[in-house]
Amino acid sequence: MSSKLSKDFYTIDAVALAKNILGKILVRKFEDGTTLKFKITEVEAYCGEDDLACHASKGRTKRTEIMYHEGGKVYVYLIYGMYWMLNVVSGKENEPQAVLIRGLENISGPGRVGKALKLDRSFYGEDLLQSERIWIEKTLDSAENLKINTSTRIGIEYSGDIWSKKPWRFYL
DNA sequence: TGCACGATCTCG
DNA sequence: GAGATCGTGCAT
Repeated sequence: MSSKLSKDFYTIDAVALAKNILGKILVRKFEDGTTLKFKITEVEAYCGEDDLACHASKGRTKRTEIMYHEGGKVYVYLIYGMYWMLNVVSGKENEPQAVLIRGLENISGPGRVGKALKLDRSFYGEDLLQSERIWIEKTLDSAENLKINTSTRIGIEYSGDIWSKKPWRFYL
């Protein structure tokens, strides 16, 4: 009875995916068999090399490599030496875009998301379409009664006014 | 080979 | 409002 989201869901551009992914269910299955499900409540879109707030603006490196892949992969990275950020790669191949999962139901703040999901380096490049430990499911009820709020992205002042003021943060 | 810094959180 | 804490990119 899997209702995993299909590949088509992820291969659109990051801003569209960010809005669509709100309200969906993030599923995490731990090694001991415990399964946790969280509704996704807050996301941000990072769009390509031109977006100075996006890590891909540095070009294709070992770190950003995964963003150049087709949508549906996981991009995780360590920030401030202690928090794992969870991102979902979006777009088509060679379109380095990703959606940062900033908040889940009852869990606010991207650092706490990574902690709750027990993320680590091994999740880099994980395939959301095939993984047995992390994936995203459709909601059962009619999804579109959601009120989506928009604002600017967090913590990226360094990228300058043009990019830091893009309304690419979405939350319920 | 070394160094400055960041898509954050918690505590005071 | 500062510190924790370390991988990454970029300058030597």
